[in-house]
Amino acid sequence: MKRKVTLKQIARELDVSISTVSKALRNSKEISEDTIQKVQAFAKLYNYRPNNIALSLKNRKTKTIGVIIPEIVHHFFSKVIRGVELYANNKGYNVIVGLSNESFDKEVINMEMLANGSIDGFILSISKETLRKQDYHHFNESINQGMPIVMFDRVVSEINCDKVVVDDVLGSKNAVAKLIQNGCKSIAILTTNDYVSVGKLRTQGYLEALEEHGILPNGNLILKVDDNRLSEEHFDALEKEIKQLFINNKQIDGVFAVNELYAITAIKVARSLGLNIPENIQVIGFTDGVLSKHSTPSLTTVSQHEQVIGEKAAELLIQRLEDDEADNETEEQYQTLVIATELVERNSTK
Amino acid sequence: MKRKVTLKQIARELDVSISTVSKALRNSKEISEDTIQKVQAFAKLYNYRPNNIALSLKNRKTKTIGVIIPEIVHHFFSKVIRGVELYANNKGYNVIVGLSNESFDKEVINMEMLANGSIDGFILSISKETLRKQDYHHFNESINQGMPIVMFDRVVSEINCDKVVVDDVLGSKNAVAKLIQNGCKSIAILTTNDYVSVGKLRTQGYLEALEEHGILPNGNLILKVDDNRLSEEHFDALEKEIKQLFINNKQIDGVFAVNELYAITAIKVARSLGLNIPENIQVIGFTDGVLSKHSTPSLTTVSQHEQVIGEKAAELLIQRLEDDEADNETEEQYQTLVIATELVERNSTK
DNA sequence: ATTATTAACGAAAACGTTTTCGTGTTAACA
DNA sequence: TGTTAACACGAAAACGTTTTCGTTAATAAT
Repeated sequence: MKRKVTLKQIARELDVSISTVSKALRNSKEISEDTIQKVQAFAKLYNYRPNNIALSLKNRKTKTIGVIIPEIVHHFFSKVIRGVELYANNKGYNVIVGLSNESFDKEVINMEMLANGSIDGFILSISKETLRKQDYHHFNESINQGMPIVMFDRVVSEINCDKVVVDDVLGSKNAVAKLIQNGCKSIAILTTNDYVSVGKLRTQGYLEALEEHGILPNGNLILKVDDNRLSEEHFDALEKEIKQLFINNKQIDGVFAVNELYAITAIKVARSLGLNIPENIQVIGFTDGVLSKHSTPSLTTVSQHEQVIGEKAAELLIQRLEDDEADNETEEQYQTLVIATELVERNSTK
Repeated sequence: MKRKVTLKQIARELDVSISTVSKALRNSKEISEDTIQKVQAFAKLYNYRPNNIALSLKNRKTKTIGVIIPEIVHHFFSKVIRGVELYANNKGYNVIVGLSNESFDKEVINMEMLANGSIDGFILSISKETLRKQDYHHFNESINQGMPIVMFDRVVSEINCDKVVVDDVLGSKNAVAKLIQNGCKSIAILTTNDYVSVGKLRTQGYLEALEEHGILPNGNLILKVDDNRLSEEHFDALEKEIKQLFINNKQIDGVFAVNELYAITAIKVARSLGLNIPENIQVIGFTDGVLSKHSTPSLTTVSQHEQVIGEKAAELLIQRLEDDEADNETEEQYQTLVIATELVERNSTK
């Protein structure tokens, strides 16, 4: 087991100084053609690669991006990561991943772990608990220490940083408009509690679409699912709530759900009640994931271009990092990029 | 924007030496109670945190694990990552993620990027292209340089390292046995090409189950799907192949698929042919992902305990890292952990 | 012959830590 | 008074780089 070879070892072996080796490897014209050949040959032979950690220390930057997300077993987030990876790798950056698991404490701990030199900047989406507590001090601290942040999807206006979001309002509005055009008269929405920014925005889009088409919103048709402990087990509760909704409101002929799972569940429940999709009820979801593609009937849904979100977030961050380097302290202007959504029509609508 | 404070700055400010500050912060008894108080107070005030990079350089270890997987937008892999994260974070390790995207070159490049000091060890699952080329030099190089590797799921016997796998053969065998017990007489298998180790093993389990129950295997019922470019677009081809299989073999009353997607697709195709699940055809898949849980009918499937795989892989790696540290060079024994599978019965079987 | 120029290289600092090994001061002891 | 021990601290090396600034010797110019 041969240890990794260093400049020092090459220097000793070739009986020159460390500086000479370093320069020779970078083809400095300070060094004679002869020595350059010798050094490079030796380096190749022993497969020399400069030590990243040493470089990071010297350059005071790590060429590494920290990504903090609430959950990785999730189509949306994993696809965003893929986008981040793609762009970052092309630019020579690595990606380190932290999971908050929707917990405030884990979010804070994870950020602290990474903030002490391990990375150059953050890309993150805020955990639900943090959104509920509205405690954002850790973000501000990071920013104040010169560690830039780019937020995506779940963002919050209190924090001054670059952001990448989806046009939730418009995406939802278009989806609901589509249902209306398709003849739906009584459209229910399955959404989350308001503190989840995207849930709130999508609900807003729903309301706007109704208003624009002269339909009076009906409070009974707005189901706000409590999604605290839902993700894994309390899935049954979801089914029951939706079932109740359908039973209490027999006139429902359209459903807009703010995520895939709610949409799929609505379909399942409707069927169990003897209703056909899309003949009796048309359904549109949000997020074009594996469920939407492969369910029967396949789901009409609002695609968010997750990978683009990731790429754009990485682009914003890296751009800022490399601008900072050239000490252009002038432009402290933060941008918010809005990624357009797209309605993917499948078989859950007419 | 205040830069991060360092030992040197504290030292200057308090008019003591760097060594004193360092020792005071670690409560060394070399330092007087007085100075300890002063230093710690100052450090707290300025929120001092030791620089990870400097520590990594000094200690020659990064407390970071590199994970290389073929694809992150994938239930199995993302769940494994979650397990790795969970265990690693508890042990004070970070996780850096690299995606090979099933490509040999990207796998090599990613590993090289990380191997030069950025991480202490690898956890990885081999890309399909690498499996096809059977070129494993990059793994061996890494190991020879003292960078340990733990492989999971897609492993290969040529490499000497710790491994975590699922009991693919037994899991499949049990699944197929279940179909037989449920009365299936003619069971088809939807599998991948043989170079994908897990596909091969699962096919083997299928054959063993048949043999054990005295059923002669029928080559026509073994569909090896070419999964090179399948993942995204060539999904149609899959449907056609399965359709042909059903049409040519009307006697089929059971299907075992080596992944979720094949299983779901089989159900979809069967239905389009007027066959009912599970009355006419019973289906079992592999991998208990979101599709299996939420499809209709929900899918009976072989669960792999992905998160456990991740945790165990992390455990093996970290254990080896910390053993190496205590230069117990003695035990160069590599282990292969086999994680038991579990048959999750749902509604696609009787 | 003296000075200026160039080529080729090395010493040292710096990045931020930790740790080993002094060193000076004071208190205790014979 | 002289010796020793304890105490509190600092200098310096080390981790592996890059880069600035000498320094030496040879060559060219005057």
